[in-house]
Amino acid sequence: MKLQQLRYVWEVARNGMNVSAAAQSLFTSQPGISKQILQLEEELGVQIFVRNGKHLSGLTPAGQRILEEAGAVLLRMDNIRAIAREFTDEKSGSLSIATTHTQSRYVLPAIISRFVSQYPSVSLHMHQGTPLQIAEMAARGAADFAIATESMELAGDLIMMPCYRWNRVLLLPQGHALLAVERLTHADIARFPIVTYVSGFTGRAKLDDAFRAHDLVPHIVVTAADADVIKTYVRLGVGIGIVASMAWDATKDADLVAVDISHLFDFSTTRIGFRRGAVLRGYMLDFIEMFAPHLHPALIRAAIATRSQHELDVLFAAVPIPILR
Amino acid sequence: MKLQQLRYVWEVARNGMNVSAAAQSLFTSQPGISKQILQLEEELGVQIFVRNGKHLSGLTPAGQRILEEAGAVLLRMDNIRAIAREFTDEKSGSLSIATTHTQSRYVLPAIISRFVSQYPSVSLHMHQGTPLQIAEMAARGAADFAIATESMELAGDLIMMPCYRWNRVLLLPQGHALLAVERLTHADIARFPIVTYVSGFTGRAKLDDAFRAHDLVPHIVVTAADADVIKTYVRLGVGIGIVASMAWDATKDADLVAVDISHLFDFSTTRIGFRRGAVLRGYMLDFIEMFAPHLHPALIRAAIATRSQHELDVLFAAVPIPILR
DNA sequence: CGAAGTTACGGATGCCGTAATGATG
DNA sequence: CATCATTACGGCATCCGTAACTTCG
Repeated sequence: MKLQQLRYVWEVARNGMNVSAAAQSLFTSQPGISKQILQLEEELGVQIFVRNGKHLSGLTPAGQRILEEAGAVLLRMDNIRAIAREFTDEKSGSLSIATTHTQSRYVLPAIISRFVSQYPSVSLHMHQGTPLQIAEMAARGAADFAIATESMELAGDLIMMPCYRWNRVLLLPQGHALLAVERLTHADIARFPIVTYVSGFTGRAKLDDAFRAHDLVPHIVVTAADADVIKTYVRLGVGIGIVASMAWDATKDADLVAVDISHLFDFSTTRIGFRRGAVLRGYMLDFIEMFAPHLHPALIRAAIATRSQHELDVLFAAVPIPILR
Repeated sequence: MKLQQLRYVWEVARNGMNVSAAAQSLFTSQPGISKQILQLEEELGVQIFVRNGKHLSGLTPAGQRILEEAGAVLLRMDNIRAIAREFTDEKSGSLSIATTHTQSRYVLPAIISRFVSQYPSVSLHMHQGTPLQIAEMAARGAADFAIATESMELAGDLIMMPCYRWNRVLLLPQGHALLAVERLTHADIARFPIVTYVSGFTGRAKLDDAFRAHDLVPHIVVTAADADVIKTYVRLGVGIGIVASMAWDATKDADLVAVDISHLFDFSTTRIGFRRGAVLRGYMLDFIEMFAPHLHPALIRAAIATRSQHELDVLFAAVPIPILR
């Protein structure tokens, strides 16, 4: 049983049981993978993949369990490498962050610039994606961190830690009728066409919840995955915008008026997460602390020590989470 | 980075940083190990072992952390093999039990005989040792199970499950003066020379505690690791014996009188334990259930799912533990 | 000087990539 | 017929064991 074989099995499974695709993503030949997998199956005396003639179509029950263990092995191997680098080049390495547009455009730039000046030898990789893609990248180790607001619950083997809470602003063109209203209500807003996030992004769920709770059906005319697109349509006069407060820039967006509407919606919490069991480099701890100063290393270690989602919740129930803006 | 290298590092560390000993225990040459370890250290760019000239004298901090991860990798590799065998030969494999004299002599024979008749193709290995040795064997994977009564707390990465509770009997020669006493007290017993277990074995601690709680200093004249030796000295008239109740056999020990003294001492709990994270074969679950019928597979799975000693304690707080005899 | 670890070297295993073959839909 | 997995085969790395060397107590 060799490590390569486990890596091959893992990668084939990751690529939907496609050996050719796995070969490409590992920069090796397809027969090589095929052979090693056959060899492993022979050594173990067990089929890992279900074969339809010559096509791999799924995992056997044994294969599923073996795959889990193989994943654990590969994670540990990465950990060994990370530990070694930590003791040689404590200031260099790579940091790969998977996140959404909102974070990478509005929140992270300030943090990243501090980070790169402190760790010039760390090569940084930012991956943008949907919250689901983000969680998945972190879970399989393709990214060190996932940063997002929504749908992180599904990721059972991620440790997600709350970073900050935020709410929404209403974006209005200059002179809009709603500017005359003293204290906005859900009903006021629902009277106008709305431009906001697509569902699954940037706290969209809580927005829908609030209207539903007031028996209102908002008229949402345009949805986008990012605030830049939303602003564009607001500027075109298509509707009024609802975006995360951190997406409004007082100088760059001076042609629009932002009205705080945090009294109308529940606060959303943005979280940072990493794979349970993964070793965090020193600069990774530092990055987290730059991003969320209340997450000091001792607290992160406590979070790592938790063994279930429940314990994690209990731990952070006692920690006050800052509000952004 | 190769698996062999991790295995070599692990085995060298296990053998007190002795490469030659590790080579012997792995049935390979010493230069081979030396070279692979050097190679691994070079690849990682980190010293794993501290060297005094040409002698290995300890682990570097990096080495300690790498060793932990290496242990996890090796465990997972074993798990993969176990899973594979489970799906091919569900009835064959090996079962290695580390336990104390008391268990292997008095309690296990009945269980083992049922087990071997049900699983004739499972090769059974019994290792006898002190409770400490036993825990250590299970913790490093040299034994599948540890079964013992004492000092299992130190083994943080073992899952220990309570099997049964038991107490002590007083072994007296025929016609001994104490036979006339209606309901024995600690003081009655402390008046005579005592033959019992050495400390660290078979609930000896609770015995000492009980006397201490009554401000008595028992006169212990002979201590032994097993009841057979204790009985021998009782027969010689050296003193009165205190042994676990399951160590008294009504027919074989008919020349001695056993008096129940469970009202004088706290019950001790015998536990079975295995390495956290290890995969249990089907026959292993069966073995546990034969030994402790209340530990049915669902409960064992629940125990495996716990992630801390505390959770484990909570789980079993709700389970009634049978009393033996 | 003995025990223990590292370096040197030759033989054999086995991994990988290219090319050809066999299945599948 | 196109895609995909397996078989065949040759070059090359590398792993292992024996032997010689070095270093420490």
